Amino acid sequence: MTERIYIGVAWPYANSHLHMGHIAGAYLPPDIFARYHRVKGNRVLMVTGSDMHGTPITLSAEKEGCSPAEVAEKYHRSFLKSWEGLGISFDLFTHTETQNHTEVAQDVFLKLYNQGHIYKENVLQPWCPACCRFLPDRYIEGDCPHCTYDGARGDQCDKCGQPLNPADLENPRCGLCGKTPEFEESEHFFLRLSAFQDRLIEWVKTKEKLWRSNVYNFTLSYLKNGLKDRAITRDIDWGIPVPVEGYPGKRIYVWFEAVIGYLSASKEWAKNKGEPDEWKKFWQDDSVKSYYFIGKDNIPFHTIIWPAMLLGYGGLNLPYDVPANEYLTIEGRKLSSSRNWAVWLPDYLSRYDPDPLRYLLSINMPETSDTDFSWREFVRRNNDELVATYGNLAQRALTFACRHFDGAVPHPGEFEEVDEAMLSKTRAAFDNVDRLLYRCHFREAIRTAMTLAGQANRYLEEKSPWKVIKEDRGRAATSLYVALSVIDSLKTMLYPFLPFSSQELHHYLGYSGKIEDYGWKVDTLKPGQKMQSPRPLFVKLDDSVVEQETSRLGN
RNA sequence: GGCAGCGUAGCUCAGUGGCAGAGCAGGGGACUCAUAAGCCCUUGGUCGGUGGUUCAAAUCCACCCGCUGCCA
Repeated sequence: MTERIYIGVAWPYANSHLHMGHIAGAYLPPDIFARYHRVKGNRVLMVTGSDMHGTPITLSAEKEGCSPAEVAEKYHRSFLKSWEGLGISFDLFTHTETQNHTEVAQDVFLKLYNQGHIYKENVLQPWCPACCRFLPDRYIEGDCPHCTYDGARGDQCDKCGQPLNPADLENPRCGLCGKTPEFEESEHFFLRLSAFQDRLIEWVKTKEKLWRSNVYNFTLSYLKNGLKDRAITRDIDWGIPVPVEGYPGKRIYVWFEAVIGYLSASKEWAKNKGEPDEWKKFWQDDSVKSYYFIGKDNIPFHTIIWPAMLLGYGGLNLPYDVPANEYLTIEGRKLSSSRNWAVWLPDYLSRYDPDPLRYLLSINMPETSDTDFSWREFVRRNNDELVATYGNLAQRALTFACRHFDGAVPHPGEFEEVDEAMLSKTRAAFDNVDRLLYRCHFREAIRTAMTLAGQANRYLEEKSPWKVIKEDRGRAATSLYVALSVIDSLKTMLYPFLPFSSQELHHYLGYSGKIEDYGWKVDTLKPGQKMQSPRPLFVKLDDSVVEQETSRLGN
């Protein structure tokens, strides 16, 4: 039965390039999931885009002496290149500076406002008389009241890690001009989150069996601690204007507006298709399953705030599952952009192929706990597993068949017990991978496929067609057919993880067209099918890569 | 200080009540279709510590030690 799957993906801040942590945490998993469903013939809509608003972007812009829009566009272009290079297959990757997003965000804001889910209240805000502007929390510096560090900011102290309010700072200074700010009253809009608490708890409890335990437990304890209403506007001029008369200097706060992007991007996708109502099939039909792929830092926005907004808005699907990932560490240490303790994707893609990275991040995915990325492990897994186990399996079987069977899939004779056993292991692995992918157990799924590749190598060793062919061409043909059939299935099972090499292998095996259109099929290799002479699927990496790449870190 | 997670072979990790596992690294061997790849055999562990529950604990409970993250 054909299913409809909506896949929302975390909105990357357009203020730096993408790094491995982003990919392992939020971008590779949904791509694997989307490819899996597409190859199975299901209807998938996977969207997200650059988050162009928010303080980090304004900060970078002022540092680089250009406009926030210029900074955001620069990194947006970088993202698009990265998706293409790594094969992250969004149906739409847009951004939050579109007319469409502004309209949709304002519509959601207004509807919630008109229904009483948003209200107004006065708060004290720091105001710089010299710059003539209200200052966001991060724009205020001062002395930390806890550790006396003199570079603490209005949201937290970077030295001792204490979270702060702007009013807590001693000797507060404007982060832009250094003058002393004043505190003035300002009227802001608040989302009445507290009103949704009971409905959310009830809803979340239905997810106990389905959600990953870290997501479920975190959300439930957050809810049980009590929800506080949150301000959803700011006194800044970069962002989406408040759609209510009389607030020209206010913008909708980024965490409220960005999640609306899930809806606005779906509408944009439908318009681009020329079927402007098509988004409704993914949002208003409650048989659709909506998945949101994010990093663990984003959990409350997707399991509490966005669902509350959707409940308030009405008529739209709530998240079905939110498979949040944990963090990736680099060479055993916490990732840090500012200290350049990170592996940047554009940098990686300029030197290496996409599939080896997709492989490592899949088989070592931080699904249930933090995992570590190291270049030694990258080179080892590439050489020992991709090249030696899987790539070499394909290479030895394909070249042998090409050389001795006239470049075509050999016609098998009668299967012996070992042959049947190999084929039945393949079908079992195929079903297991299917089930695991369906449940978003990516790491176990790819391990299952790789185990099968190992079994296929042992099978070939046992059958030794290169010996047998000297006396019994028929038996050699049978074992080679079986091996090729396993490889054919491996190609499909691994396609969601390794789309580039699977597509190549698809052609070597004699198919034309895209593997995605061919479908999720096992046991369908046709004897006599003309093959292409293969080239190695993966390149072996020299050990010196480890030293070279590790030395780039932290500079 | 509170909450959560982690601690298993030299390394990376799996295993959550039933004889301690995989891959890599180390040692030995047979083969040659394949990217000197693949295959077979093998060395290696008081499962962080102490107590408890149980016929049986790496697994459940309590406390402790160490590391990490989030929050105050």
